[in-house]
Amino acid sequence: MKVILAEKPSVGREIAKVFGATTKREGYIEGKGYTFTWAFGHLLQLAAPQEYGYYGWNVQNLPMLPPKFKLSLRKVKTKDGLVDDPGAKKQLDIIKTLFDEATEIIVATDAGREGELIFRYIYYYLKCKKPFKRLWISSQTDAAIKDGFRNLKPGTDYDTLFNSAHCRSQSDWLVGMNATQALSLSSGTRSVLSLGRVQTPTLAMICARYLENKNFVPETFYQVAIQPDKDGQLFRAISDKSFKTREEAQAVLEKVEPTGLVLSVDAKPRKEPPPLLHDLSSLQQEANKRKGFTADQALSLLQNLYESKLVTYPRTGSRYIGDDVFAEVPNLIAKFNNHETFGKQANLLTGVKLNKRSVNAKKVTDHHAILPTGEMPNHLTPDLQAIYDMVAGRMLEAFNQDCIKEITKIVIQSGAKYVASGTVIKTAGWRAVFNDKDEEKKDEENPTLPKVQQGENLPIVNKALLEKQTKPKPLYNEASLLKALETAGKEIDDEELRQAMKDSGLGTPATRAAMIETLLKRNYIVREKKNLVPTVTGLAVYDVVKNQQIAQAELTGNWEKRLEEIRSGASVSEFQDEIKAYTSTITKDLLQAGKAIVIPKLNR
DNA sequence: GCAAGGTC
Repeated sequence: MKVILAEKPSVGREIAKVFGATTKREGYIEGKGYTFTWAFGHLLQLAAPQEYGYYGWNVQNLPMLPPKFKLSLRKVKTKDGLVDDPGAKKQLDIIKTLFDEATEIIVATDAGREGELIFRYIYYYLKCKKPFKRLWISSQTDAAIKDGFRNLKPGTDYDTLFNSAHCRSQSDWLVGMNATQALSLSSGTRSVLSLGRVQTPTLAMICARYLENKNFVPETFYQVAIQPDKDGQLFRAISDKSFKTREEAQAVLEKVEPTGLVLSVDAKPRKEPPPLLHDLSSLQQEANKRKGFTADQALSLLQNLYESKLVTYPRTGSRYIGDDVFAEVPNLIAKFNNHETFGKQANLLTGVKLNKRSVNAKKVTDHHAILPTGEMPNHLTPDLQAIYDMVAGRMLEAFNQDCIKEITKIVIQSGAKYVASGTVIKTAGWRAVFNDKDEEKKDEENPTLPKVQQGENLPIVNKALLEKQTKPKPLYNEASLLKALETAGKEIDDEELRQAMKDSGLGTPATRAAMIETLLKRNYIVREKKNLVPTVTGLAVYDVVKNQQIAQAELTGNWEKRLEEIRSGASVSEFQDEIKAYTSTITKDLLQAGKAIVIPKLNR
């Protein structure tokens, strides 16, 4: 009997369905000579320090460098502390029984580093010796699954991928556990001051932005505005220069003449392509902006929709789909033809050529972008409905036509030069789906500008001196933080470039929401309205570690580079030795530095 | 009491 092990039940069931296996058992499905079972993500993890004999939190133990790492069952928190996760235990027992009976194992965990680790940890923990082959697919359509089974790879092809995964896991343990204990112990506060490769750079970003914002000294500057009149239609134009002093601006204001000469009129159409389909992060950002949901809330609502089979797999980092999934999109759109809010747009997309911006098989990683499944929901709670509509609406946007705008710029001479700019949407295209206002800066803009000709003289009916102030970068909120994490704090607005940066981002789509919650739980940050603001504890920790490598996003980038080299065959022990050396150094540093930490009893 | 990774 061959046993197929998937990363999660949904995939196990999907594969079983393709094979036509229908006999449902507890924790697996049988049929056609195969058994289909699954994990629930990581069932096993690196064992806690006490399992290597490092009891309590003790400076004597530091740095903790276990000669050989052990695996232990996933834990859950209860009132009695951490205990084995009963669900994980039960499923692992089922997998053990099936592996014992198996002639061959087919590894169908997600096609990526962590998917490989999920399987190998199980395999080695159970001391299994059965031969295994690897299924490597990036979408779960029938065709992709069948094709994948015709092209099963030898299990050993992925040994180096496992090595890189195992290194990632061990390195995070070594640095995180040791740094956390070192700082907590030396601070003498008896509280947990956690540090880690992902959480500490994230905390640093929040603190740095907060301090930058708080210490920002606004500068006042002045502009002059005029209001020309074109056949009764007034519009506003602003001086093309800004002035440091009121006097300079006042002089310009006084030179405004009774009429203004139109020097140039520049009207050009601009195509605005539809947004890409949602991945988890972009959906969390939108949910935060539109509804004020936290990253954690958005994820759990989405998980609920996924378990109700209403949307595809949510923890994806890809905003693209492959051609196989695209082939199903017209049918999917047609399901919304009679939909109350989306019906009109769905009908408009029927039978027309769809925009293929979100179609690119090469950019589909472990999972494709989030789509509705085509299963129609009824009686969703308002929150679930809101998230569902964001997924369904985004599908209608993503395959829609470009939005065509006309951007007009009028330059007028009246003493000095003045500029009026306006944007008019000529063809709404994808923007018709939600009928949203353009988020781009619109404060200076006129919604519509009258038709004027170059060389025309227009009466100036009003003029004014404007006093303005420069503004600091805003504090992070969950949406802007999630966006910043994807590119490790570097600000990149170009959507395509951002996609390319994802491999060196901080954390993964699946873990970011939990990481923000960790920072809140540690009392490092608090939510103030929508903003994420550091506490005095957070700032004190930041102050101690800000110049350490562990607080730099680049640490992840450096590790990723090394891990990728390991995946292509480079030495494992060399990297491990470096990590151990770094662990010793940072532990020693923090045992000293932590003494300087000052955390008042009364926290903000 | 602690990391980051995955998932129900």
